[in-house]
Amino acid sequence: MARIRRNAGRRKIQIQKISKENNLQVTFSKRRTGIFKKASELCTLCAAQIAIIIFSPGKKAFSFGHPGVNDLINLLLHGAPQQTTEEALRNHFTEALCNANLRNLNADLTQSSNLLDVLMKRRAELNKLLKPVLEQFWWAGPIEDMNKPQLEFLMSTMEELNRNITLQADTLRFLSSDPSQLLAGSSSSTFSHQTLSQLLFQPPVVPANHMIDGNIIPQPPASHGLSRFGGFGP
Amino acid sequence: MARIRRNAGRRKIQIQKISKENNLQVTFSKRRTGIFKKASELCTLCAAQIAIIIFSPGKKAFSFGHPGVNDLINLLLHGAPQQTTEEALRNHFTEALCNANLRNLNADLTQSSNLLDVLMKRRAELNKLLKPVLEQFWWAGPIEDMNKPQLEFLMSTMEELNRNITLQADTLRFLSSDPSQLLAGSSSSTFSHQTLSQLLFQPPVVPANHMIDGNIIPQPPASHGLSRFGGFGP
DNA sequence: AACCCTATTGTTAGACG
DNA sequence: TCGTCTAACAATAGGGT
Repeated sequence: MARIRRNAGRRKIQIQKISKENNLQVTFSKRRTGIFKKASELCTLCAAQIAIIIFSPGKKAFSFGHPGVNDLINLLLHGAPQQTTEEALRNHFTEALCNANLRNLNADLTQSSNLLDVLMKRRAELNKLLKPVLEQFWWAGPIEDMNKPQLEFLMSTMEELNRNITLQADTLRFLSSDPSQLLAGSSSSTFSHQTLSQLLFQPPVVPANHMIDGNIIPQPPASHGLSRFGGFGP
Repeated sequence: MARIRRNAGRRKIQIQKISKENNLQVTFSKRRTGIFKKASELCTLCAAQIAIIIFSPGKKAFSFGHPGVNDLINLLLHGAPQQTTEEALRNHFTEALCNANLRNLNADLTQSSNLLDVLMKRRAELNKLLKPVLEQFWWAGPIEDMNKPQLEFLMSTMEELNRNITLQADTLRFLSSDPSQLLAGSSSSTFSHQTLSQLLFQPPVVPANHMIDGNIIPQPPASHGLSRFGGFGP
């Protein structure tokens, strides 16, 4: 099975707009992934907070948020960190979550064909997942007290949350004509731009002090990691 | 002068929070620069639009915007590109400007000790620079008709504009007590958070259709490239 | 603190499936 | 459109200046 490979390997390119459309798309995807990975590493290595928004030439948006674009904008506007105990706890979460490998979220999302259907199913699954997790772990104590399986379970749940948020954003972009079915359980019923912004940049699935299965749930951590709002091209 | 060097060279590190504070700062600075360079390359290679905000652990902010964070947020909120002829022209500018080497802006800024003094001087210089440029080139025709020296002159002017904007932002953060001296020539005289946001994310030096040296100036291109809002550490 | 230096690790362009 | 492969290119950790 001697596979003789005579690939030329990587070749130097000039930093100019890539002419071949196909090649451009491949490079865009690869380098976008690379930047997000670098950002994730910088988050972990230096405890930095990073928000990235990338628009493809086809005006499709990709974002990287840690610990959430909204928090960063607030920080920029108000300057002060004003960390409450609650926020410190949330930062603990996001720091731990930053280590998770989030690069496969886009691939997972791409496979979802019926967005609304998937969204509703995931909402139900997520509510079931979140309830015991939040009740058992959220206010139980510092993260350091968790053992490895607990932490891994929490991390996967948070990835699910993030995926769900992204699906909501995706769905909103495609189904703005009938938003009522997307907001079941949410306190908001209008669709101003402000509302859309909140849905894009905050975790709308579990609003602060809102009801899930009849129980009051404390505020979840901010969304983080990779989010995909759309695909490449027009 | 045979210098025998036995450096160990790069060594593998784990993606965990760096414990040594000094090492963390160096790595933060290096990798932040690396991310901004990657973003700049992606802008040029694929005609992408990228906004990045990075907060150091000391809550100091660094941003990369192309063609401007505000435009990106608007695009996210409204979805449609809605390119007017004017905006298309502006995009031509930003695309050309993306090729400029912007990585030295932070270093240049660091050397400015008296921010307010530098700001006022640069304002005066910039107004002199902008007037002939805008009158001669801005509405004269497409960018392609410019020759190389003209384009280079325009690019350096735009870098000056961007530098000036950043200085305004820096100064505002330090001198919020007496904002009047910073807003000479601006139509705004109050300092709500909204105003601060506009100053941070829009080019406030030359407001649209505002007066410069007695002449009405058309809307300038959006800010772009690297902006530095503060240094590392608390 | 900001740059050099260099061995080494990490990223990716092009080809292929 | 995606993942994989590979050689070449690029970023960078640790050290020095």
